[in-house]
Amino acid sequence: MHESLIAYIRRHSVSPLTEAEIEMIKDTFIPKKIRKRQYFLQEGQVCRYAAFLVKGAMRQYTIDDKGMEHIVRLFVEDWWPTDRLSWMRQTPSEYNIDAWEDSDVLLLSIADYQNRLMSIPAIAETTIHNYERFVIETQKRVASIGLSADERYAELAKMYPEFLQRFPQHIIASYLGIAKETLSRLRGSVARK
Amino acid sequence: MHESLIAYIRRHSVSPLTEAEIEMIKDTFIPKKIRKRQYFLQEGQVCRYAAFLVKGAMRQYTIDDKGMEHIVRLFVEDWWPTDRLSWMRQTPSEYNIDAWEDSDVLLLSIADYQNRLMSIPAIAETTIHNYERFVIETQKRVASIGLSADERYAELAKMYPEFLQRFPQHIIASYLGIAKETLSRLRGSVARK
DNA sequence: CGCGGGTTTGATGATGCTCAAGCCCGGTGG
DNA sequence: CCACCGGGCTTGAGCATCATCAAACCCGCG
Repeated sequence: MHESLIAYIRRHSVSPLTEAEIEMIKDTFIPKKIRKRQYFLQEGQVCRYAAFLVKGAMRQYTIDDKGMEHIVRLFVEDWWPTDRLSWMRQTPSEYNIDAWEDSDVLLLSIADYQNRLMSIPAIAETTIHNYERFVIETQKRVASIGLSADERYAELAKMYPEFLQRFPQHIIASYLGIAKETLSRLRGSVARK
Repeated sequence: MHESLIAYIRRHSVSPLTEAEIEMIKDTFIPKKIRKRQYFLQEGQVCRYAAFLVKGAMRQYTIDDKGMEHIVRLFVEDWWPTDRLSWMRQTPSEYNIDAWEDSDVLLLSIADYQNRLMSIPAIAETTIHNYERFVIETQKRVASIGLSADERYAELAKMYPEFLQRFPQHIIASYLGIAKETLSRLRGSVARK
């Protein structure tokens, strides 16, 4: 379970991990299973833990006054399903996060991060990498505002093709901010070429 | 010139600044004037400096194949007009940043940040605050994808009313991802109530 | 077999874009 | 002092895109 986290850290840092550090990491991250449709975080709650997604697929979204879900982010293996703001400040979140597939995650509290892990060089480097990844993702997303439906779909297919495999179309549509019927037609016309 | 930066740091940190630290900060940030319409960063360039905006107004945008500008972010006093990714990694940027009003900025290279400032507690805390602010801004923005034009405008008017004062409507429209005529009509109908 | 979740297809209409014209206002130069 | 210009804002008409609503279909599963 922790192996894939260790591998992830190794991939995204240059400082080597000592045995003691690996033990520390294994002791600190708490394994947990989240079943399909089960909440990891609900609007109004504080995001007590950052999660590393070992296996599964999850989604972050808001619900509007008409009860419609608006997907904000999607997560598969090696992503961090977390409301970063709520986690860092321990303030109530505006978002819901739940599992779309049965998922295995590793949990990390902000206190444990700061007191036990932050000082490990490889962890600090990985944190920076996570931050950069978040910036890339959201900047791209913001830049896509004002593009047409098909352009946004093409963007997503290029950047995160794995999402198209793992999530049903109505979720992808919500992520893109278009109606599921529009996405269906759009895919039809793309396939026709 | 540096006073407003010092004040900004004080406002967003808890650790006090020593005299020596203040001197260090003043020595490190390089003042620069940027005239209206002048580029601070162009697509393809590396963002060598992070900028603290002391006075003025700036914008970050992409240009599509039809030559249209798509505003990604806007900046006024106390914001940091910077392509964070390009700055952190020293890789070519995909964005343009230029001044919309004549502006005064304070420049900071990543090397100076890491070697001279990062270890100052108040600076480290301010960095975290900047990061949180960025997360708030972009998450809100992403969540607004899929809202209608008037809802997006209302969001912006609530979150950053100062932008509406400082930038002309066609820029606000581009920021929102709608046509300037649509924004004009929308404002008309809002005012009518 | 029937059910539920997901996808497709079609018809209709709203939303918002494009193009074009006119207006307002401040600045510049004759 | 006035004419003109440019940038920004408004307004209108026509049209494209996309949302909505509704029905049918598909398929895995109890």
